[in-house]
Amino acid sequence: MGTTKSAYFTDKQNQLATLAKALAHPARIAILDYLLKVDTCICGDIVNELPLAQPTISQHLKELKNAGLIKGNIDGNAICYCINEKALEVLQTYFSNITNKMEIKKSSCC
Amino acid sequence: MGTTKSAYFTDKQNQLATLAKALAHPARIAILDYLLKVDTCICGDIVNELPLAQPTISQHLKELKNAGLIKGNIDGNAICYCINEKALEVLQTYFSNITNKMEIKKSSCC
DNA sequence: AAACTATATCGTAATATTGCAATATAAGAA
DNA sequence: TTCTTATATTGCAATATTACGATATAGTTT
Repeated sequence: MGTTKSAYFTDKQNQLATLAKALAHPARIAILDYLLKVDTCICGDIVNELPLAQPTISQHLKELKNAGLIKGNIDGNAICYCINEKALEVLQTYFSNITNKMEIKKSSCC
Repeated sequence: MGTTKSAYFTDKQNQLATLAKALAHPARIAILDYLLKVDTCICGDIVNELPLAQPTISQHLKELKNAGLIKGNIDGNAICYCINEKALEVLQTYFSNITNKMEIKKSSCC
């Protein structure tokens, strides 16, 4: 008990849930927002951008990276993070498909 | 400790994180998928569609409803659930904006 | 009314997440 | 080499999530 029963669902459903889970925290949304705002990869100052302790941010970055939402390259002393387009395209496609379908059927009740 | 520090982030960041959290479980993705597949609102047979116990599904439906992703109307004995387009448009817009921005800047490193 | 059906709530065990102090690692600068 | 800077890891306390049996609620049928 307590564990998500991933085996009961499709790969696609698990993939989307994993990506959503990685975004299910405002600090991780804020990290994505920041990576988008600055116009290049960020080597260093993410910790100064957020009101959380360094180990906490490191942990959030790890989760984003594990989910494939960001990539990190070592650059000497620092680490250079940037957004992984491919993961975001998966999400964009999923939600576009849904809103398209909704548009077509024009909700028949509720 | 242990609690998300929502007050440190913007309303928009918290809103997106809340929506993402509601989708951060394959059962809830499966529920959305099912509501999309059948071409109308569903009054009744969600429990039979998923390999989880009835109280568990009821709980997942509640979370989707609290997040505003689905709407539920009482229909006699049953409850009629359907997708709330507005919440999904918020997500669709967010991810479309991101992929558009990524397209324009064409990642300068990583 | 009594039986049945559909859904929600309660209570609880197992597990996961969040946040951070302390500490470790590793590269660059002095 | 020693100092500094940047990031990761460990360990732990607080809290949240997941799953479900038991039970409650409420409408429908007989």
